[in-house]
Amino acid sequence: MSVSEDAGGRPRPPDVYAADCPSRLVLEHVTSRWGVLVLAELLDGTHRFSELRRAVGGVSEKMLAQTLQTLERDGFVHREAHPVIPPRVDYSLTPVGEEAARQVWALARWAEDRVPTVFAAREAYDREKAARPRV
Amino acid sequence: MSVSEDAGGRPRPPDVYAADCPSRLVLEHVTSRWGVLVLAELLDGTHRFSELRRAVGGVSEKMLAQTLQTLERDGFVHREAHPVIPPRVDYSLTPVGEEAARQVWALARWAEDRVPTVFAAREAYDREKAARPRV
DNA sequence: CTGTATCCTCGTTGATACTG
DNA sequence: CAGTATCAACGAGGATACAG
Repeated sequence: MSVSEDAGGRPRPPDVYAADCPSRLVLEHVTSRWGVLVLAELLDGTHRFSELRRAVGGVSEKMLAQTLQTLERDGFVHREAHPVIPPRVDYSLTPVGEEAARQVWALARWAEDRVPTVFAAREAYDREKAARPRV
Repeated sequence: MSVSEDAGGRPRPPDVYAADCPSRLVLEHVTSRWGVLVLAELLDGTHRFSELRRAVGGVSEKMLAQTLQTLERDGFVHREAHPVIPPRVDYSLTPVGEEAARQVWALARWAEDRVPTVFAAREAYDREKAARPRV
């Protein structure tokens, strides 16, 4: 059965594929481009918005804010806004967030260990393809 | 230091952010939308193209082929084409691929366990936001 | 400082049609 | 059966400007 249609054959929005795999709805946030890096950084302790911006190189304000809001909504990140001027907002991991951070960090570590292997595989594959383009 | 520029200040292509985090180059394939599902399915044993197409609901031929090629190139999946008519191609996990599959599967399981918690957090967040739109 | 709003580009995806 | 080619649409993401 296709995910693109329900029993009645009506089309579904593309992103509802995840309905068949609820874990993806959680995973896609913690494994997102900036989610991983933010979680990893917060594993180190509480950080301000601008600290995270610097620590996570290359992230735009928009994407950092969006990522933090998503993680906060999911209950992974705790946001504490201090009513001072200039504004100061501290971000930290919740218990569940720390769990998430450790999980993705472990996966990242595993991936990092396999980087040489994977890159070697890619080169071998590309070499093979170049040698016999049509087989 | 921003990832968007190198030491000389020249702009870099957007996706080169990953250069600072090589593990992402591996992660983005195994944690991709269809990559997770394909790996999970192959954890079950060897499958043909059309079997995978059915098993992984909602995937288009194009994306399945693309996903399999990527995973093969990375050395996670072994592709065996039988020279028969009609064509028959078997896909299976390599040892490294099985490692990858187990890793992401473990993460998926963890995520699945947390789904109720996360969804509750989202509802609470949304309720809070609806109650005080501007604070 | 900590965001929000807008515009705009670019990549990814899906549908469709076609080939070996 | 197992893909490849092409096209169109969509959405994520970045740049910029501005607000609280």
